Formats: sequence, structure tokens, C-alpha cells
Amino acid sequence: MALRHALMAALLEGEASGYDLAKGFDASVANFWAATPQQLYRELDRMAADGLVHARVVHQQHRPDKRLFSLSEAGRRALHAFTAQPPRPGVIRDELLVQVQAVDVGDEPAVRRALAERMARAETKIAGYERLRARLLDGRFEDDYLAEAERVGPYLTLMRGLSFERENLRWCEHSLKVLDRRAAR
Amino acid sequence: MALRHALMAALLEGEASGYDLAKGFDASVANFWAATPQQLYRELDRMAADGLVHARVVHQQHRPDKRLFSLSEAGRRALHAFTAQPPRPGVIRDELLVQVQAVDVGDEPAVRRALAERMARAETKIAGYERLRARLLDGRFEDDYLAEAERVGPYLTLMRGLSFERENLRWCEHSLKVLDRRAAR
DNA sequence: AGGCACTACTCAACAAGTTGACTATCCGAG
DNA sequence: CTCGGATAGTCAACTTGTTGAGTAGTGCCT
Repeated sequence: MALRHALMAALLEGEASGYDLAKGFDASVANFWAATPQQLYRELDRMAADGLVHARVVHQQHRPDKRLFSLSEAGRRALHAFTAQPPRPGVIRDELLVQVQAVDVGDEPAVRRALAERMARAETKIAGYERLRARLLDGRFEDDYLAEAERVGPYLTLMRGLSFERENLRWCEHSLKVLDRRAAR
Repeated sequence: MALRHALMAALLEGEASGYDLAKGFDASVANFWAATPQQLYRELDRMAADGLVHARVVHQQHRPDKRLFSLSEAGRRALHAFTAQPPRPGVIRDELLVQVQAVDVGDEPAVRRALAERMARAETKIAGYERLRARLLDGRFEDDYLAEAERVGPYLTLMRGLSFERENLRWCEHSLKVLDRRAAR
């Protein structure tokens, strides 16, 4: 019952189809709440059944029909109630970290490759987040934007995603350097 | 089948009971692989059934018996095989971020409290990680330690946990400041 | 002397998340 | 003119993860 809240938060940006949400979750929500497409479709159905979202079918030419979901008044209230609740501690699960933890008895070259891979992904994500940020700021300084904007939430979470990926990058780089030095033993 | 790998990595530190692992997972593994006690007990049983760990019962005076688990040769091989596999992208799920995303239509004072709470937790974690780090380094410089130590994995993952919590702290602080400035609108 | 916290688990029920296969149409590349 | 990829999903089976309660002895504080 928590994916639900992430979806409601995502729908604050406006109407979206399951498919829209599935690829990117609006780019920003995806960063702190991972979910597979199946989960989204299932949860959106349930939320519609519970009256938290309105679904409307849009017939398209040259394309399959889609269902666009939007937050209902009940959904908005539920989201408000959720923000009043103490959040549970966040969960992280990262196989790469497990592999690094075990690198000394594991397949070091493979772990290095995984680190390099992760660096590349982090760079891509950073670039995406920076573009999104530039789009939001639209030439203004951060302080001006934060004073004027009607919503600051999306910007703040975007910044967290950005800093997370930057730290990822730094850490992967550092770890590779450490492994290099040991390889040269 | 992935908690399994986290457990094997944790058992590289040596024999441990389910209870030991449940509280802290050896302090470090817990940071990148969250799990409830029940999960651990269940998974350890399965791993013992699959021959990945050895279990030995230790009778204690003044205390219930416990089962100490240690990695078997098969477990070690399985862990090696796991490190050779490309890791899947890490998962994050953080309700606090969802709340911040929705702060503009949510209960702002409650979200602030949640941010302050998270800051306090981050500080506690940082302090714990720093103590662990000092214990590992034992007076040496990082470079010397990394050259001498027989394992670098645990140190590297510790550093990731540390940087994660530091960023958490910074971000919560910044977010609170932003919300303050808007409150004074 | 009573109550709570700690150690060290076990069991059962339920909720959430993952995987893989399947449908159907359209567009552009080769 | 066929193939792959994008759009926009559905269905079923399975694996993980979560919650809550129960057990049982010891030590500590009041």
C-alpha cells in the first residue's frame, strides 16, 4: 500500500497512462520509488476501484486505446493524509554493493566491469536530471525559482536524485581506483 | 534469491546467528540490503538446506540456544559466481521522498517533522559508520590501510553508506531551509 | 516481587513484487 | 516486404517481503 502513494504523487503532475508512468514515472518519482509495469497497472486498477483516481479511455487513431488516470478528490485527500503519517525508513537494495562487499573473494574483473557499467548509467541519469532541472529553472536562479514556483516538491526530490547519482559516480570511480592500486601489488 | 547473496557476503565476516544478522547485519551489509528478521531466519534455513551454509547449534548457559551459521565451500563458490553476474540496477524506495514530492499539497508541518527526524537518524548512522571506519583504519591513513588490508570490500561499501547518509543530511537540511523561506512568504 | 527489556528464535497468514508470455497496431529501416 | 521497436496494454504463476503473535529463560530496575 505504498506504491499507491508514489503513484498519487506522480499524478500530481497531471493525467497519465500506465504506460507513461511505466517508463520513467515522470522521470523524477522513478528515482525514489522503483516499480515494474505490471505493478503499476495492477495498482492503478485497484486505485480506480477504490475511487482514488479517475480513469478515462482515450481512443487513438493509429495506436491502441489508452486509459488516462488522474487524481480524484479522494485521492488528493488520501495523499494529504499520507504526508501527515511518519514515513518508514527508506529501503535500499543494491546488488552492486553486495558484489563489492564480496569483491575480495569474488570475480574482481567482473566487479570492475559492473562498477564501470554503473558509472555510465549514473552519468546518463545525471545528464537527464540536469536537463530536467534546466527545464524547470528556465533561466532563473534557484532562489528565484523556489520563491516563484507553485510547487517545490518535485524540484527538491530531483535534487536528491541528482546528488545520489553524483555520489554513485564518485564512489564507483574511487572504488575502481582502489582496486587498480591493489591489482598493481 | 538475492537476499541470499547479501547473507553470504555478510557471513564472510565470520560465523553469525540469525539474531546477530538481524540486528545490524554486521552494521555494513544492512546499509545496502534491508531485510526483516523473519526473512533472515527463513532464508538461512533454506541456505542450510541447500548446503550453502553450515549451521551449528551452540548451547549457552543462562541464554537460549543459538544456531551459528558459516559459509560453506559451496556457499563461497556460489558467492563467487554471483559476483561474476551483472548486477541488476539497485532499488530505492523511500516514503520520505514521496512525501516531499507531494509537500505542496500535503501536510507541510508533518513533512518538516519527518525531515528533521530523518536528519537525526542520518546523524546517528554517520556517527556509527565513522566509529566503524576508525576501528578499521586503526590509526593508519586510508591509503596504507587499503594497501595492507586483506579485504577492501567492506571498507568500500562502508564509504558508500557514509556518503549516502551525509548526502541525506545535507539534503534534509537544504529542504527544510527551502520550506522555511516559503513559509515566510 | 513485578514488570520490562534482551536474547534467540518459530509459525502462520497475508501483501507486495517479479517474470514471462501473449495480443495488437503502426512506423521506419533495410 | 519483412523485421524490429514503440505504443499500450492483459493474464497467470511464482517468489519475496511484511506483520503479528507466541515461546521461554535471564538480568536489571524499582
